[in-house]
Amino acid sequence: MTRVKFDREQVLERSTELFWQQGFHASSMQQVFEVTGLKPGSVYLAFGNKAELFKQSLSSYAEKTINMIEQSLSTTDKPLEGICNILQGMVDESGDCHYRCCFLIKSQLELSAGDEELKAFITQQTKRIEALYASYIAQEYQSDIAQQYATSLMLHIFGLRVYSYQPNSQQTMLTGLRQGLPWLPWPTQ
Amino acid sequence: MTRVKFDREQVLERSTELFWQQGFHASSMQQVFEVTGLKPGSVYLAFGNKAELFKQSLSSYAEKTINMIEQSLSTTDKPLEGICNILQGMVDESGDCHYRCCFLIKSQLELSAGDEELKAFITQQTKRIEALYASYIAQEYQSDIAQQYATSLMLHIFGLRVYSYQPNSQQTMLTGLRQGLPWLPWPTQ
DNA sequence: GCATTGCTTGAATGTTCATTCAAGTTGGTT
DNA sequence: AACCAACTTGAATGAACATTCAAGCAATGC
Repeated sequence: MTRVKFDREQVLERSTELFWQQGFHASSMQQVFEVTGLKPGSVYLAFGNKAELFKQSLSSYAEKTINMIEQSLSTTDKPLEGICNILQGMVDESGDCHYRCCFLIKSQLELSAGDEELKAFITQQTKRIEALYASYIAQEYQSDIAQQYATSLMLHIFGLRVYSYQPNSQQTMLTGLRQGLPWLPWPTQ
Repeated sequence: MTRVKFDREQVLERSTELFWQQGFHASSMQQVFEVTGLKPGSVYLAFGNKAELFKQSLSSYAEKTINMIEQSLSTTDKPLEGICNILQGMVDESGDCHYRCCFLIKSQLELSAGDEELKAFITQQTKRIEALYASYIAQEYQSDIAQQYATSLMLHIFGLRVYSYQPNSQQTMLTGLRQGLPWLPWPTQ
């Protein structure tokens, strides 16, 4: 047996970067071989084909994203402030000239005309995220109100991810977020 | 001279449909020939190449979209109710099993890693739309408040376009819109 | 020390892609 | 009637694409 196997995590990370940046259809397997350093046969043996590799990249991204939210909100006794921080972080990202939006959202829009299974997988992940936010909001508000707030929050997050393509819009977006999410404990001024 | 020329408007309409549904990279020129009924040479003579045809499709879509908003809001003396109607229309669209999002948004996300000119063109169109909304909101609110409301409205529209991929979410989204845009004259109950 | 197993290798496959262009057609002009 | 200009036609081009597979190699089991 050849014991020298590649690091699956790292390969998925690099494929994710590629697919996230360029999208599924604009990324070629040639590019996958380049960024991962693997040869065709290895990739196909390990991941099946392009679509499968994409799905696993997306799945790995979703897991990481959910873990990060969980991490941010569980380590504080003021979860609503944690949400403000997460939103502020997203606003900051939009200043990056290599702004990438969110891999789940990009994939949802790019591939929704095709693969039903993938489509369902993505909506499932965003539902998980909404439920996660709802559970933390429910620490401060009554449960049915918390659910409404969580939906409103998701609308703002999705909106933010798209609005971020406008250059130099951070301040504008922050004002918009305060406007639409007045129930969050925004820093004064 | 061959007087029998194709209808440029119709060709753009059909290419728009194709690109809108499948995206730029997932659409082939072969498919363009099929949906338009034109032969390769005609398309290339009339539109240059795939990227140019795409840009013209997008441009034609943007113009139509802006005209529709203008049409909706200029023909009433209650522009804020017109905005509610437009939002309601977008929510209704999400019930369609062939939901297509918005061509501008899809293209922004798909092509953001590439063509800078196209990217700038799209942000320019969304800015035009925001300004259009702002001008009508300014009929009811003070101008700087109107601008803030317009930004908040755009965040909700973008969010809505993405959230719509969740099946059967119309009621949830409507509640979210009322929540985040309380300054609009929503129908009672 | 030899066979086997599990993975890597990279050239080869056949398809699909965007694009071109020489030849054809048609209506207007003279 | 002859010509020309404007447009159409569709086969041809070569590049890029995803994927395959026979051959190679290294570590383990015997």
